Amino acid sequence: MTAATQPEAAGDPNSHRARKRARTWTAIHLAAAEAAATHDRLADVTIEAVAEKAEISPRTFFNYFRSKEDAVLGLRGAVIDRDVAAGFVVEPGGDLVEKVAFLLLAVFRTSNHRQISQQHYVELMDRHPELARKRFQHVDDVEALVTKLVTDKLAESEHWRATHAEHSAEDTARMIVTVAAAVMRMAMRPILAHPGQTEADADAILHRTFALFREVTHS
Amino acid sequence: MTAATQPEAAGDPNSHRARKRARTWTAIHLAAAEAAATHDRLADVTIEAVAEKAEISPRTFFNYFRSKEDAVLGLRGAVIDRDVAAGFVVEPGGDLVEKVAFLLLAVFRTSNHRQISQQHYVELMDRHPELARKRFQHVDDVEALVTKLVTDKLAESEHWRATHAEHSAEDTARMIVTVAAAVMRMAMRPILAHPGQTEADADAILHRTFALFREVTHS
DNA sequence: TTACTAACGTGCAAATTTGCAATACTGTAA
DNA sequence: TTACAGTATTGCAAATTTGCACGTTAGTAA
Repeated sequence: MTAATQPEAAGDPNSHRARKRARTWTAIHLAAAEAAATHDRLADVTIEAVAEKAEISPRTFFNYFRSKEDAVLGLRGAVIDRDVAAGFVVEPGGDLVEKVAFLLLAVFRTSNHRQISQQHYVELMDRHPELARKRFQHVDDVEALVTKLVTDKLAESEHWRATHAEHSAEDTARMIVTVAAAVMRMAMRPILAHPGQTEADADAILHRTFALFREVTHS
Repeated sequence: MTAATQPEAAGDPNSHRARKRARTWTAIHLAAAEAAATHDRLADVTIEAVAEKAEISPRTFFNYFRSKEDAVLGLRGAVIDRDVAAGFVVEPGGDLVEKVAFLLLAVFRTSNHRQISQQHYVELMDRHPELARKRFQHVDDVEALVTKLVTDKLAESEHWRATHAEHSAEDTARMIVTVAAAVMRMAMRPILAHPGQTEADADAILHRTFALFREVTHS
């Protein structure tokens, strides 16, 4: 889980409570991002200062974010969107690994709720390498989620069961997701490097990364 | 780096100094391992207690190990053995990814200097999941090291340069190592699961894991 | 409205982790 | 031996992070 204890996720997203939580979340995130932008070393940005600017107690900071870095980046717990999950199907034809990589990318995108511009965002990661590291770590969390989804989908797929008796659905899913995540992680580098990017650009980069992947593996 | 500030690595490994450091290192490691074995939650094992048993100050603990977990497992900074590095050659024929996976395994092995039995070791990881997590993280450190080696080897390989003009040596190396590490990580699970294992057993598991990998990717 | 429950915010205490500076120790070369 | 340089060990202080317990507030059902 990337997100912190995250006050019970809330039921009704329009309740007074949920809106207040969202406001507090954004306040902390923006306070952290600004502080990160105005200090040379991230170590000089203290939780205490961020909490004060967001008008909460330091203890409460950790109810919203696991760490300073998460707060700066605006990362929250990864969740697979209902539609995205439904759109992922195991069927004959098509590269499953590639499909999963795009699934990962989609989940990764929805787990980032930053309120700052991509430009600003990239500058921050540029200035503070710790941030980039955290962002990569975040992929691990997403991986676990997606592995579960893929395991289920494989298990309920007639087509797959008919053709792959030797390995368990879970082992296969783990392998697919691990490899897909590896490729995704590689693609992230150039994706993040270019500020003004559309999702299509990112997709293109991921496709190109896959070309390298195939070249390396299908030798 | 998995290892801590690790008092300057030492020049002469037979000096009074180096031997004393080794003794201290082992003392801390064993103290931590024993403490981990006798507590239900790793959180109840305090650095203070471990340091006391090893007869050093808590501050010194961190000169030897980055964390409690590293101390329990006996992990130290990954280094590529001279011979292992020399034995790795880029040449026509043979699966480079697979070769790198075994290289990773080799480096991984030499970076673990635990003084407790494999049996005991596995039991500890079984009891404390945090330990297993740390051990996996350690692969990241090894990855960085190996990526550098592979980059250099690719760059100086006539054969490779002749056949792969489109991608830089570094990009290619990164991809190869990332994928190999993914497969290795997968293989680690069953490798660790069976206590009384020879290196040959582990190799066999890695080979079998590769079979699954190929099945998944060469679809 | 009232009363109940779950969620939230907070203070406090303990543990982890790092930087810095002071002190002690080891190996070496004069 | 003595002096010197480089390492090691340590204490101290600050920041991060988590668990626990307490009081407050928001949603809900009677």
